[in-house]
Amino acid sequence: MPELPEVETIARELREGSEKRGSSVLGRTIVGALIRWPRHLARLTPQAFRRRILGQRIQGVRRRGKFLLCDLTRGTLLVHLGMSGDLRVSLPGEAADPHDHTRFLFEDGSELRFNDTRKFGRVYLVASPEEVIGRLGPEPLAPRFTAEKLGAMLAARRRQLKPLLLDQSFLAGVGNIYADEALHRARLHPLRRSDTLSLREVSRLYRGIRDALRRGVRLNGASIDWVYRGGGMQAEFRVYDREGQPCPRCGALIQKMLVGQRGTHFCPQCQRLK
DNA sequence: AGCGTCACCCGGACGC
DNA sequence: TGCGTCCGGGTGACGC
Repeated sequence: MPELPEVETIARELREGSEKRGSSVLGRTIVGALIRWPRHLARLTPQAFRRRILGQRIQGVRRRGKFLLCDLTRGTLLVHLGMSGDLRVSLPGEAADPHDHTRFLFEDGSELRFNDTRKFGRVYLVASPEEVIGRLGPEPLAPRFTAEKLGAMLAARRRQLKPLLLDQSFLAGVGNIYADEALHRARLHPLRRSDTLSLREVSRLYRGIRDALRRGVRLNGASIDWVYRGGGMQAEFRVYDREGQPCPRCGALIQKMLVGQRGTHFCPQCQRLK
């Protein structure tokens, strides 16, 4: 279930290195690519992909929304982790996992491996990252993203809050978990129409989104991955996956409903629909 | 523009 | 125990 916090964590580890993941990938040159699941590659055949990535050097690692970007000598490699995806740096000679579907080989025998059990992830190799991330909404954690800006964006739409928060062209990086957690923090009902919020409510939503995401980043995400991350956020869910359990704020029992085909968790007491 | 629906996947949970 | 079925995550394509 990688959302913004997880991608941020992985980007940081690939950039700076870590004990668990091995060293940084910065400055390394890709000398080969093993592709075991061609559909992982968006728009390119494995042959074309391999030809274009060979000899390229990784000059930077960034995150934008739920995409992880590797700036190459020419062009950009973008990875979307889907829900079960993970990127790991292997040691020379280290055996590959059955779910390592795409592997990038470095000169020294180590590899950058895209592990994706459920095969929802995608890999893009493009001349300009805008081809992939061009339509994403603003970064909710960026300093320039203000409550005023959010208020204007909400007022310009007439959608239910929950589906709107999940819309990556509205806001980048928020997925199902953090949408529910943000709305609970803001005490707003998931079905509330976006253009009916008061200034005070906009301000609560702004803080709710930012607080939930920041907390996730600090705790290394919400993924249930006991080998690599064991993201601490899962232990702090206030509503997500807590149907029938007490709301930490008021004690009422958390309810679950379907909104746009997505499981949606909320407190019927704190998050009233007027 | 917005909404609903479906397909893509598979590990794990559930029911019988 | 073994089998079948359903679920959930994010996105993109589709039709209305």
